[in-house]
Amino acid sequence: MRGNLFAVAVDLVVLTVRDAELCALLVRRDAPPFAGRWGLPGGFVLPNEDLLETATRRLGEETGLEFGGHHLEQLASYAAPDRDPRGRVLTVGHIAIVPRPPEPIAGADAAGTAWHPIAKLVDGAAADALLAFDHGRILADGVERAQSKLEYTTLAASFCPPEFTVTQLRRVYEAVWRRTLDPRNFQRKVTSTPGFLEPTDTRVTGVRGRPAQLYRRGPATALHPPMLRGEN
Amino acid sequence: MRGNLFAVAVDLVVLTVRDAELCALLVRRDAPPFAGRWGLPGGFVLPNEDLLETATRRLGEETGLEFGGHHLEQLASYAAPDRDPRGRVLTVGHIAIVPRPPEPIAGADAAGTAWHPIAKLVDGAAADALLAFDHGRILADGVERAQSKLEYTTLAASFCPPEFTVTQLRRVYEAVWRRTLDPRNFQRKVTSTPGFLEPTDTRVTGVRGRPAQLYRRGPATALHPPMLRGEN
DNA sequence: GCAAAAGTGTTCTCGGTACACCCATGG
DNA sequence: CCATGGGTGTACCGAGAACACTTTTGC
Repeated sequence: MRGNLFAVAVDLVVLTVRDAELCALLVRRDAPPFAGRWGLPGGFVLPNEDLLETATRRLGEETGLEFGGHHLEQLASYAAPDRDPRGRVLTVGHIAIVPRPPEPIAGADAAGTAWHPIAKLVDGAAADALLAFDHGRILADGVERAQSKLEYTTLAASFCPPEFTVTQLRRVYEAVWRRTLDPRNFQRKVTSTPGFLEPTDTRVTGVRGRPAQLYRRGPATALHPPMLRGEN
Repeated sequence: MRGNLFAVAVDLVVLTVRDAELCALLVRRDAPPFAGRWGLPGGFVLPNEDLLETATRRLGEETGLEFGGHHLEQLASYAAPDRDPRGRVLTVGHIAIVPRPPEPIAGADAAGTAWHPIAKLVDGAAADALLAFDHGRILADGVERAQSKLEYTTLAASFCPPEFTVTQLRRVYEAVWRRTLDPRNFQRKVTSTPGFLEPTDTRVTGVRGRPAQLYRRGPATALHPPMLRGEN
């Protein structure tokens, strides 16, 4: 059974929406291999950890947001023999969704940590030149997963603070799908799905226009029927 | 970087449809741990293999169907610290779909290899008592993946031989979803989806009733709009 | 009052469901 | 001719798309 052993790591595609753009958290590498390039946050799995425990721990360490409650799920594993020049390393990609965090990432243990709009990382051919290892592919897979999960789950609420308006929720869909949605049909769709949104007794104040109802996320996780992206 | 190393294995959820039932390929273990129980086929990743290569190789060795062309995709990774009493083993689950194979599994390298209806493995509490390691969970995840992929892809055709009738295809959906479908609406749905089915110039002969058109699978992989399972 | 944003009502259309009905073969 | 399964036509209904219109605030 012995003979071919692997180091096992966890990599995180941490997504948020800032200024109507889907962004991923990247860390600048200051040691070889790929020194100077950007990479996904991650780390090795410790002897008594399960994969999700490693991912949870690293997410707290990288974002400074210690408390749990963020959406975190496994994405896929990557183990090409030559993906790491130091030796045989298998990495288990994960996807994490966080509400828009405070600008300087407080408490993060890595200095060179920053949010990057994914548009420039996934569309352009610049991705592979900019990112270390196969992180460009992992990132692309994570974005695709997030896009498709918005269709048939209530995952979008994970991008929002505890209380939010329908418009904030719509901005999440628009940023992740990179398209616009009809505000009126969107409103009906999400408010008429049982368990998606629970109204609070407060409304947004201080903005121009009619004040919007504030909602909390409800208990539902699935969306029946799904909200399809369409062909754009 | 060294210090916590893993053995890395691949496990296969090999699915087929036999006698209107979804079945999985299981191997009887004759060595500890879990000697005497059934387990998923699988094996360790060799030094220069990527995960899909290991899975492809093991699928050929277990089913005796050497030629490729079967649907094979990664499912998820499992790495609980105590999942294997021999030490730290991470396994990458895969799902494989094969047409109904000849009854005795010719060329398979394991003698105790047999098809088991998944109904008894997933529904009953017998699953964890019958299966080795965490293979009950991997199997359940694989079945769930297959069920949901029938909704929005043309994966069902992978369960069929190269040429098949609409009824054969419907039997696949009915076996995997464990429900019945209206034959007439199903017919229209699949024949009107561009690229799903390509008619051949032959028809089925020798059966009672009107002879059915034979189809080959077309180039389409996605199903727009999806065919939803409904709530049953 | 006017601009802006929230939220409702209405119409059209498309796809799913249910089911009546016709077609083509074996016995 | 009749049973059996293949395949088409059609009516109904629910949901999405498009958009007119009302509501409620800031300025």
